[in-house]
Amino acid sequence: MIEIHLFEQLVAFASCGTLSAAAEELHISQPALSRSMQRLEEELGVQLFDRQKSRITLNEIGELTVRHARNLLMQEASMIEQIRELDRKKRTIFLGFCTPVLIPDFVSLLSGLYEGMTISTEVTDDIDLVQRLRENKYQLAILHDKPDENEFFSLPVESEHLYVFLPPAHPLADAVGLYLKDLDGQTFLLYSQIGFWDGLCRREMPNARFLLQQELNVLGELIENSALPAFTTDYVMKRTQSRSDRIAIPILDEEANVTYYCTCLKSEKTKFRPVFQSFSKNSSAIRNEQA
Amino acid sequence: MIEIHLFEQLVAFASCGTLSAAAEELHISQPALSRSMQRLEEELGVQLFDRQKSRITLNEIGELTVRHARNLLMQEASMIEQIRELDRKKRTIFLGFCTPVLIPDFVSLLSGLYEGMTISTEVTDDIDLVQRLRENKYQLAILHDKPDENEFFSLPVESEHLYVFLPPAHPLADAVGLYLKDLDGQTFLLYSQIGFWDGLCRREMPNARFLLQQELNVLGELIENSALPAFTTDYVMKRTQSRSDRIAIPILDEEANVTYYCTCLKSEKTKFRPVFQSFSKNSSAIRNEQA
DNA sequence: TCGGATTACGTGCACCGTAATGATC
DNA sequence: GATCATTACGGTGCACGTAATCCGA
Repeated sequence: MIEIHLFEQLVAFASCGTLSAAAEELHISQPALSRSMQRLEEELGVQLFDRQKSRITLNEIGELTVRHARNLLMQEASMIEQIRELDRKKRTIFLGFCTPVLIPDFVSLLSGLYEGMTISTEVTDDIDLVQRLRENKYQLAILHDKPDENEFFSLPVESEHLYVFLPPAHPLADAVGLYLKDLDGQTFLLYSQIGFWDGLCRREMPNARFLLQQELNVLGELIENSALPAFTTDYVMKRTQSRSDRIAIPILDEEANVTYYCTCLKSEKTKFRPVFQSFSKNSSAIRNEQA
Repeated sequence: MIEIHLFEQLVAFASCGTLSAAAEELHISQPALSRSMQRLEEELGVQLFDRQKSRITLNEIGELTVRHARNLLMQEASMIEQIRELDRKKRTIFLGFCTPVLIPDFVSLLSGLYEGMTISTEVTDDIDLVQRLRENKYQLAILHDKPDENEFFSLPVESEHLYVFLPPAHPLADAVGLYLKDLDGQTFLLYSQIGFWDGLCRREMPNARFLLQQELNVLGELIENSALPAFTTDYVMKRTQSRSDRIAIPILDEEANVTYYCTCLKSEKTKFRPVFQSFSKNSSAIRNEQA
């Protein structure tokens, strides 16, 4: 076996043309490189260079060896890359969400349960989520529904209800409950990453205008400093303290009630038992549904 | 870059199952191997092993790494093999002969002219010889004829004449010359590697029997110790002293006269100039033909 | 108690860099 | 004189082996 650094040095020489230049590139002394090349020839048992007194050049076999060496070095680099990549994958739990709202809670939950693991999250629609669960690109996904397929294990973990968030001066501010159609035609502040709620709002309020906001804190500022109606949910309100004096009025449409299902491949169920357990402990309603 | 001996040691461990066994196989101490594996993990930045107190085993990534490593080691070994093989080829002159008789003289000639080169010889028929010259599997070939193709350079280098080698008591022993057909029906000793002469003999003496001999010295013994007629040539007689009292009678058939042509690709002509020159110096007859 | 892995420790040598030499332009 | 390769030489880091330790069957 010939150590790979000798081939590396050979390739450096081939690229640079002289031992001196290559030695500099390799951050070693010229004599060291000279000896390395002598050793490489010795270990191969083959002449790689034509040596004039003050000049050294690759001969035909040397050129061939350089081509082979370049190939070998690429091979090794790619191999190391693949190994590290697999390792990274093994140390990461990939999560898919149908809504961004749940991400923080899930990340902190999983970080606690699987110490040292990286938690990677993405938001996309249910169809993609199911597909990528199947391909094992996600280990867990948070869906709107239990998927039909038998290959998945699913557990309801959270529910969320939609509210309209009105300033006290708004004409509807004293309503006990509202249907979305009652709000049609108005202009709303809306979080752009709200996910599936977005579709519901546009369907039930075809004449409303939505001022989409990319940044949550910008949205918060606008809610505080404008009279524009906005939307929120019980889940969001429970976890954020609003500094505004707005009034939250529940939406009465049936679709304004959502249950989220944490889902994984059945084959991975045991691996994520701690996750599911943490939810069945916290909610008796969910425990009932599980049974 | 990770040195290849670390991968080699990893593979040895994978084959042996324990560090101790692998260390023995590698002829290093157990602690040395233990440290090497720690270092491999460190350089990869990846855990390869599950470590119990008194037991170490490959984990999933370790197994993957072993597969990759085996592959890399094969790659390197094959690469080194190819380099050495090309080197060997570059240090060898491959010669093809239509007759084995000329081999010793050519080998000694070329050994003298190209010091350090290995001379490799084969005997086959003219068609193969020309084909392999073209493929550069032979650098030189000794043919019966100048090949027609323009891609070759050819020079007549030797001529050979066939004789029948009779014991003094043979009825035809006092002939001045003989045609092969005069000898038909008799039984002959014949050197099995005689090449093209063989075909001539069988064609002109369809009723003769030939006792083929593989070994030249066995043939010599039989010639000395039997009354069976045999064949020889002037070329052979010039170079061997026969201890027998046999009489050599020239064969008068036209095909019993052969001229040999030393042939190479035109592109290689300069490389073999010394060979061709040595023949044009030695033989004025050939010099005439060359002109 | 033995076999296996890791840690501790001292040592040798392999490889490095500096310096000197030789050679070419 | 400048550049480049090789040889000479002295120093050092590092990888090795031995020994000790720990652990489990």
